[in-house]
Amino acid sequence: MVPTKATRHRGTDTSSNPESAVVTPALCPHCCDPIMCSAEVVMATCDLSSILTTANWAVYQGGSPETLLPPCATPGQKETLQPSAHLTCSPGDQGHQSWYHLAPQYWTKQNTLEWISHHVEESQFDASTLNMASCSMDGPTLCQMSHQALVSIFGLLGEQLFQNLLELKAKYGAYDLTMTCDFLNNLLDEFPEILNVNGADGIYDLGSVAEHSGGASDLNTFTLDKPKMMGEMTPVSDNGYESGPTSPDSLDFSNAGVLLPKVPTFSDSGSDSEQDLSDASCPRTAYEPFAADGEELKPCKRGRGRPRKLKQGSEHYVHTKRSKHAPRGTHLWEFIRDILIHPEQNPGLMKWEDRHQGVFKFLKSEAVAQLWGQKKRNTSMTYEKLSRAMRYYYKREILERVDGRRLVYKFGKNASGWQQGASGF
DNA sequence: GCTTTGTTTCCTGATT
DNA sequence: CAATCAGGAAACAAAG
Repeated sequence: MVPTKATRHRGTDTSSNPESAVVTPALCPHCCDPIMCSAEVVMATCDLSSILTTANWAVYQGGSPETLLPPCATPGQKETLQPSAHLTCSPGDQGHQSWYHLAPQYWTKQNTLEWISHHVEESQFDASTLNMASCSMDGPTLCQMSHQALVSIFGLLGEQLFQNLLELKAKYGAYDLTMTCDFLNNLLDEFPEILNVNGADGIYDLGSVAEHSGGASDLNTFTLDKPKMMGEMTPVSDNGYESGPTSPDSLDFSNAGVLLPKVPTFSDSGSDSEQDLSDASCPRTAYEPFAADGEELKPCKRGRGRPRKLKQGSEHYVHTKRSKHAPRGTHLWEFIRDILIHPEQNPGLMKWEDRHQGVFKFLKSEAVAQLWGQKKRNTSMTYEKLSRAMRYYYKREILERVDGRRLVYKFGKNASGWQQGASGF
């Protein structure tokens, strides 16, 4: 007699992993500084791993800055935690970009922290000696710092930071300026009328921007009214702008904080073709389950597996370079973990069943799936799909099965950072 | 350009 | 009966 799947696969309730490291966060001597913003206080009171966790959490806010703020951030602080609103053509510019994908001039505070953390780890520097309040600066501020200033703040690490900063400035400086000018030229070619906007409402002056050649760092001053720009460029579908600054990834409008109202949906964000893509690439459509000529609408059974994405040239092809996949380092299990260790961010979505054992439960499974989909800019994410991805973690021992309990999972030995104390929470 | 990785999508069938 | 679980299959895109 062949055992059922349930009997074959259930009953693996192993104990939690004892080898998981527990890191005690080093308190910052400035943690009680009343002047610091609350978000900075959080960062300042944690060690660098905590900073990374906090920074990673900020990444998850991509789609919904209103609902996923850091624990203590007020709406007015949002822009300090989000990617810059500046018009750039920085290489690989996306919604949240790692510091190494952006010119330092465009770094957010988060990028700066990630950069510092990278160097701390690389050089095995003792982070507990750092004044974390001083780490909280955005790219433009960082770029203005002298060698002496960096050394005075970071000590020996400051030397390394300064050298790397010089390299990064050199690497991105000319490129950014060229790219930005190219973009503006293309933009003006496509939308000559946009120049008429200049002066009409006083929002921006592309003419003068195009003529501006004061160096890459000066481009930081070209803060545009992004929703307007997006609105202007929304009709563009085929000219390549989608991978440029009009992309919701390159100009993450939803992350622009107080500068603009929230862009509530993916579909209204111009070239964000995710919504369109999900429609156009909808398997039901792509597979044409019904007769195209309408003579006899017979349902057609869909093949197994994921439908093949339509290639360029197909009438259903939607131009996009956008990936639905998370960048490496932002995995589903980490997303889940961070919901659990930041319950105040999304109360009621998930809960610990057994914190010590790493057992947790989905309270609002579809809501979590939607949140995950929001992060991945995938509006069609469901708990069913999410749970499939979760089940793949069993094999990799990132998760362990919990028998007979619906919506309950357990972190496995290859999951890290969920243990109490490991992330400073 | 190929391979690997981490999903995403859809499916069938079983269980709760 | 609906929701969920389990896992096969195929596709996709970033990264190596």
